[in-house]
Amino acid sequence: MVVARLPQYARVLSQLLEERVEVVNSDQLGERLQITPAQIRKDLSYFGRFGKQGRGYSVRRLLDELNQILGLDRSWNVAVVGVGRLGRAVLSYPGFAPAGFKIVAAFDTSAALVGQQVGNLTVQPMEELDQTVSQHSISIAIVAVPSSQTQQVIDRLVACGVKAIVNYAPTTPLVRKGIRIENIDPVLALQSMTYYLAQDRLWSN
Amino acid sequence: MVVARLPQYARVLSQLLEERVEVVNSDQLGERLQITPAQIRKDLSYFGRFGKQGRGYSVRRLLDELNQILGLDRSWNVAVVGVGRLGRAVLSYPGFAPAGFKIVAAFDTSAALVGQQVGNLTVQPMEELDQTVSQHSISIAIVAVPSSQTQQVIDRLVACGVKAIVNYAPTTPLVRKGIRIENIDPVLALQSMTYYLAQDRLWSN
DNA sequence: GACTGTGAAAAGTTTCACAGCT
DNA sequence: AGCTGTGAAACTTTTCACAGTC
Repeated sequence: MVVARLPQYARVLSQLLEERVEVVNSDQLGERLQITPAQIRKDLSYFGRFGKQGRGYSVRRLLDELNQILGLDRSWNVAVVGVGRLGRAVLSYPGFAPAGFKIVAAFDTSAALVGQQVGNLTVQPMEELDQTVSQHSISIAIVAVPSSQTQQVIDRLVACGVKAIVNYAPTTPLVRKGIRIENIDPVLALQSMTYYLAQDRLWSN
Repeated sequence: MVVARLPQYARVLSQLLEERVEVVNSDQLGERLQITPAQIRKDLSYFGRFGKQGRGYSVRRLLDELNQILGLDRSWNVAVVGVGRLGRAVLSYPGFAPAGFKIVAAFDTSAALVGQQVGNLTVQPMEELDQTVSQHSISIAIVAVPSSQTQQVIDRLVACGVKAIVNYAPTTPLVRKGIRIENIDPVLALQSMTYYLAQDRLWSN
């Protein structure tokens, strides 16, 4: 079972809920997400039997179940480290809060930035990391610092007890087992696509 | 063979080249990328025999080969559609140009933004899309428009001959076979991680 | 001696196809 | 009749382990 698909299901179900749709079947979900219905049924059956044969799935019920499975039935405090161009874009991205991710602290190493107000947060020095992480029970951090600093910043975060990290630098940091890390790099995404563009490889999907 | 790993190899090799390292073996590459050496050898062997038994891989040679395989031995013109907060962040991201991705045009539907100068580009109206795409041989676009507009914008791009799209909206657009699309959604990334954080699932890596 | 390249085995993922419930 | 849930089959990806080359 591939975890990355579950949040997609949850997202579509949220949309359906807003559209006042009460019941959905695996064909309809599959069409919206470009995933085969069999795949969807298999994924869901891994966690339980949420559907009704002959009918489909209750949108509300399935969404609740998925939110519970994904740990989205609560809100998560998040710290952002690095308040440069990218960090600011992250801080001002309006998509996190509605999904239950509250950015409660922003850090930077640069003395010039510390103390500055960014949105409704004051940029804190790295020295305050440990304290703030404890205080707000932060287990997720978003790192948007230059590649050269990424590894040390992440080591610092892990030492403070952060368990999951989204890294925006074009580098692959090393973390000990048990720490989740997701690297988001638009250049890598583009470079995978040029593979298909390069030499008549478009037919392959 | 998983294409997404190849750009990672290319990236590390570029770094090694800068570090004046001339030869590298699969163990060393694997350590940097947290990928097993066997995996790396298997991936590379899919395209040819680039290594020397008993020695390893010539950094320069392997990088050249990978760049060729990935279509990175040339530069690509890219259009950005959507010049809101996110689009501006994309336009000002300094990582694209050095990787050979030149952003040569910016579009927006909003009349208020059209004509504005953003960086060294003038925001163009969607009407000019077809012409500009042809003129600059654009086959890659980055889409940063609201979810509600994403599908129609992408349909428009595909109609103009764009073959690869990076989408930043939290939605799954439908594209016909043969069109490459990558969705970048930090919220989905976070939501996959909370799955592991949620109920003592940290042991699983 | 040290490493690659690669068949073969193992593990993981997706699809098929249908029994069985509503 | 219309759908889910699920074993079994098919396919894909990863790991193993070692022959072969430098």
